[in-house]
Amino acid sequence: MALEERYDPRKVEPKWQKFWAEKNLYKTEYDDSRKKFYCLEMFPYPSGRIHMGHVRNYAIGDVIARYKRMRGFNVLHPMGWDAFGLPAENAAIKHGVHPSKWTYENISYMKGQLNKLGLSYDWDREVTTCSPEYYRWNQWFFVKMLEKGLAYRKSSYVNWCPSCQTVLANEQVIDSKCWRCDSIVVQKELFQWFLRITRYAEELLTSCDELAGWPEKVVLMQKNWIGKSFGVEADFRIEDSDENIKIFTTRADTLFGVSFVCLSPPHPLSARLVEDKDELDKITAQYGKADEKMGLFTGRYCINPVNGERVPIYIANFVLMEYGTGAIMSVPAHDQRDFDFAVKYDLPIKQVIMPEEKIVGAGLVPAQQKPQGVPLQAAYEDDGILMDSGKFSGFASTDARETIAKYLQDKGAGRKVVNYKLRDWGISRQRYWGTPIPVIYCDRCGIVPVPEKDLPVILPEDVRFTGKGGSPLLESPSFLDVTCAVCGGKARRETDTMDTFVDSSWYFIRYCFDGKDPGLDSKLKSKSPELGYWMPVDQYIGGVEHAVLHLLYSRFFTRVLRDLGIIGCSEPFTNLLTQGMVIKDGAKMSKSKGNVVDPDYLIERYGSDTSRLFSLFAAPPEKDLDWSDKGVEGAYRFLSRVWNIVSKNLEAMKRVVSDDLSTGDISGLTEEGRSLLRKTHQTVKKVTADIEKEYHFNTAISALMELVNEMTGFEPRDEIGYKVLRAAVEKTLLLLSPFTPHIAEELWEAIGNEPFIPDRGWPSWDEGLAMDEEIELVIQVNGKVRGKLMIPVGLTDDEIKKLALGDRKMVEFLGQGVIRKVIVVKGRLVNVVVG
RNA sequence: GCCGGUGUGGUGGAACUGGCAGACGCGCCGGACUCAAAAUCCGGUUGGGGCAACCCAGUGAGAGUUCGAUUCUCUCCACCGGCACCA
Repeated sequence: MALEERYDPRKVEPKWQKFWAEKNLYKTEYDDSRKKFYCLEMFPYPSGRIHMGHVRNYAIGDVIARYKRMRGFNVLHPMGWDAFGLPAENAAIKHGVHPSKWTYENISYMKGQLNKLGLSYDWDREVTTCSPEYYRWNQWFFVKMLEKGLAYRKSSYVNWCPSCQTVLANEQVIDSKCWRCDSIVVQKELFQWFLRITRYAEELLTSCDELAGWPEKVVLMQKNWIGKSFGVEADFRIEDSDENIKIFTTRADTLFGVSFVCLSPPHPLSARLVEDKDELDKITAQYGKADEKMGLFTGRYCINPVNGERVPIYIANFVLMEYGTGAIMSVPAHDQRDFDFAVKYDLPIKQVIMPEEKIVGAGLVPAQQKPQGVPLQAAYEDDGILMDSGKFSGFASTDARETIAKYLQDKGAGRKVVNYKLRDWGISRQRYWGTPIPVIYCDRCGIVPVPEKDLPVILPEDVRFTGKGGSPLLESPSFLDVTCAVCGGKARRETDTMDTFVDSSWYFIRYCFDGKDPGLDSKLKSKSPELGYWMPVDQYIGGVEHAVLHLLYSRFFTRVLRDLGIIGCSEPFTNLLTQGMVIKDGAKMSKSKGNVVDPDYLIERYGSDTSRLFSLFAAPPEKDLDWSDKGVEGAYRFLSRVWNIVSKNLEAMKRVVSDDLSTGDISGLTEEGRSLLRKTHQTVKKVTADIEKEYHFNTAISALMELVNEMTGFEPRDEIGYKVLRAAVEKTLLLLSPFTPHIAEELWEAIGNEPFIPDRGWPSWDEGLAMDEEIELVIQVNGKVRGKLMIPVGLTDDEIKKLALGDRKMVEFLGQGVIRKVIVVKGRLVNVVVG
């Protein structure tokens, strides 16, 4: 086969893409006699076109998938579309295109882009979350969760994005702003569907420790998000009443310093205790606003259970209803927030903890001899020694927390409790383009789940997108009016749709089935061999922005499906790689910054092999990648050099085979030949190690560049010389193939091999051939390099020592003093300590 | 504020378990080819000193441990990320 003289990816790449697609070479079959490897990249939202972040993400995943395949694994490497979401609906409002049309057109275009990148997906498993075949399972899981009490409806204050006209989950509010559109989020009271993720809070937290293959940073973020804290629930009896205010505190040791109690505005007692409803409304309007602390005195008092003190009850805008009991005790001396509040409303500040240093410095000071007359300038929030705390004075904070908790418990006025920051996951969205929540409301029967036989509840097509007046589903009678599944009477359908994070919480499970499998229906409802085989995902790759959101929801969903008896594992992702952002000119690529690089342009100009190679070479995957147009040219230059070596030596190489080189007979080789052969084996070893060790592709590629540099300078003079060259070229192409599959395939074929490299297996190296014949010994005197010496490998420490001390240059240095010590590091250096 | 991370040439980044700092790429400088340029190829490239062999300094700053520290410990500085009335 002839080879073009110049490397032209525009001719090479389409040829191989066509070859792979026509033979469906990346199709994966379930085969439990083989070792499996499930390699998954986060699927994209079909926004219209892919961006460089996708190129990087998918290039990383493709290298891993191809590498594992060459290592003999049965690799599952699927792709799909996170296809529900607001942009489609906004496009409908703005341009009058139906969200479905807009979405499917985008998918079609983006699929073409992914294929142009030469990614090794099994498209038969493609998942599109907006198709009824997919979202019917969201609905089925929802109904199951309803049965198990894991889905429920309640009225609560929720995060409302005025621009998106919908609620947001806590995880979707970033800095008080909407994660999608950056609008300021407000609090609004609404009836909402929730998934009881808190039921799994403890398990999600403790099994964090099993996530050994995740970046520690992400595990830590999950732990912090779940936010477990130990504390005490204490009862403050309301004066002239039988009722108690239950407060939650982690600082039972400060109970004697309580000077007031605060209720959250939505707390049920707030409305009962406050007489002036206008004032209560005012403070309720300020609920959740971070800027200023505001309070309202109820005129009522309650009794501190530890000392019987009478303390005023306030309503305070900063007290959260959703955490703890919705009521707090306020200790201004030891909590800065309470301190600020006390100063503002002129409430007493009573110090009950003193810093430990005072006591250490002056011996044990009785609590009565407290420091006098120095008012606190700020709250003292650290632990210390209790003072003015009755019989607990003199206790250390840590001990006092235990002892006081026990005291309250014995009195029946409190108990030890555990609290989590994690809240239940609100999934209702007041938008059209999402999974309909499969529930109907009947005047007689109340909330009725849609029976399984009526699933899926399909999104109606006959809707209008005006952008006003809430969800278009509210205006669709064909959707809205139903008969009750229980009594047959008139009923109304739920018009809220599900958060799209529901879709992505289990898509990795759906991939485990061949898209055309007719038995799918029963397989998703009970334990199937496919799920047992493929799950969990061995390697998951995506952006760190989902550290809590998607990754936490997926961990939750996997457990729910486990408890439904569908899946055997609890953790969905064994190993997680969070890739860095793509940066250009010091900022994340974005339209507004005008620093975007268009993948289409890049592929057209340099080819996808070059695009992939650069994004893998410029930085290790977990770090941010600094885009450089010059760097891309460098990658292209490198591939051209590989091409040129092959095209220059094509005919001579085709006449030889390289097989017998590894048997050890290298006596006929020149010095250069031996060197190249050694470098070849060293490179196979190095590239393998770099991929295995945390997927450091950048150093793997640099090793390949070194090998190619040596090949460029090598001039074979005889048959055995060409054998060496051919061996070097073949190994290079095999090693290169996960990174740049098209050019590898083209050159592989050109030198006379059968195409489809992935089936050839990963190359091996010969430890003997990889070994250096001699090494450079570094000679140090007192830790400074003073000389270098070439020595043969395999010498003993004593021999090395003798050689080093006998070196001509050493003699001068050693004249200066007495040798105190000689340290020999095998194969590296000798350090002579002279004093 | 709390938690976590990072800091290495002009630049992106290398450096196994504490053992030659700066691999590889980019840029720059010099050379070859060319009427010339582009492309390509070859050589050089941490800073300072020296004709040179070499010498000195050097991984954000300062200390410490060690024969030896980019790597381990402590303090500080700068930047980045997460959380933030979570009681």
